[in-house]
Amino acid sequence: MWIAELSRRAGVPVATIKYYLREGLLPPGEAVGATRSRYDETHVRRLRLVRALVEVGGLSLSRVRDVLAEVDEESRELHGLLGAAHGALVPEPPVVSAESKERVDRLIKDQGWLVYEGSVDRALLAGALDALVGVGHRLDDEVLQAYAQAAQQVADTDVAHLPVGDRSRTVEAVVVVTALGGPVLLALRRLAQQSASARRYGTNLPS
Amino acid sequence: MWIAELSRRAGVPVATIKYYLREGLLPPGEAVGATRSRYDETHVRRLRLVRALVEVGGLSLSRVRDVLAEVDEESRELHGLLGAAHGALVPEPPVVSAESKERVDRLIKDQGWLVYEGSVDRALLAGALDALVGVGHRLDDEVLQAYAQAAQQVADTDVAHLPVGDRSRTVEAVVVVTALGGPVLLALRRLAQQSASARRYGTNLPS
DNA sequence: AATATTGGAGAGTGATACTCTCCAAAAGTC
DNA sequence: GACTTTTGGAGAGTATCACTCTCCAATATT
Repeated sequence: MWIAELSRRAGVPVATIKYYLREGLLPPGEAVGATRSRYDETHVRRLRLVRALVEVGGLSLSRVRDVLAEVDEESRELHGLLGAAHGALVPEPPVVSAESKERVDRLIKDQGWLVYEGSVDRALLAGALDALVGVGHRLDDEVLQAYAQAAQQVADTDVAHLPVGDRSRTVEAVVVVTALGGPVLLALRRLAQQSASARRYGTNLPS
Repeated sequence: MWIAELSRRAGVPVATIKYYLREGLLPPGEAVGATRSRYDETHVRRLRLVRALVEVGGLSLSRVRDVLAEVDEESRELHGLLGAAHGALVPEPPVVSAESKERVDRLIKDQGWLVYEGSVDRALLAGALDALVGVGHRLDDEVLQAYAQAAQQVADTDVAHLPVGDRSRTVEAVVVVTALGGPVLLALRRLAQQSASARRYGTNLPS
């Protein structure tokens, strides 16, 4: 298919596709003469993935580029794949307090989790806990543990449903489920909060 | 305290404080003469809240402005407060498919949740589910229900630990816990995913 | 022959979030 | 009381991001 059809199929303007090609977010089509290239289904898929990561997952284009590089990396084994994909998905870790760092280490130990010592998520979690303390709303251990247990249930389900076999399918699934499953989980949490609040304090329904 | 001390206490440059004052993200200090205003602890708190919502919560300044308006709204009762705070926190809802909309409605019904029909989170959730389908990774019902149950555990804990009494403290807590608790939950989920993957496919630890 | 589309590259745009410069008034310092 | 510093206020400038537009010559299509 030509670029115009790719544009229609993926719902992305031609100018934007050209921009993504320039930025290396979409591999070039098969060149057919000097001013013509042919695109295929993989381009449609890739384009939809980029748009979903940006619009729903809230990733920046440079984060998306890192993530795609991870998806396209052929030589990665299942072992360590998830950490690498996460590394591409998340932002730079902040500087954190020793207290929060220890609290995170203790939580991971208490939960019996097997986590690489240098995982950026340790720092990201500690940074978020620091921010909570900074605004005077420290999460107490009881709450934090409830979060950890809920997180583990979700994560176990995620990992259990990961497709195995085709390596690149697996990385893509990791990326998609982590990046787009996040908004799903947070929306569900807000809905459940509204419900819990309605039960406790009134119907919450418009009069 | 003068603006310089406020800047030191909150860790925000004077130029940025002036910008926030102009943009209405920070209430003006008490004017003392034509070129002098006095600031207090409430300004330090507010500034830290703004920075935390932006840096950790990932909110835009205009979203932060809406959230603060909600925090400062005196005339809101506990009933409906949470929905209003959520409305200020989340982005514009997308256009969604009928399938996903029905799926969300069914899930809410099955969970026995009490949610206002017009909650933006219904549309946001449906939009995220549509995005998953669009990239070929539909979440099956089993997974979605596991997410919903985990979300409910977290939400119940959240609501149970909300401070009651001072109304404005309560809204602030809703905002802080929702906006900053999100990153906490997502970081925990990634850590738990890493752990689950390590157990299943290898140690995931560096050799 | 006339019209339309393409790849490629560069320039332009609009939003966001600051950051810098300037000013005159006031406050603190010696 | 002269001098330096700080302040509030407003405007202009800057950096980044994610496009979007314009132009071109080479092809395709009609």
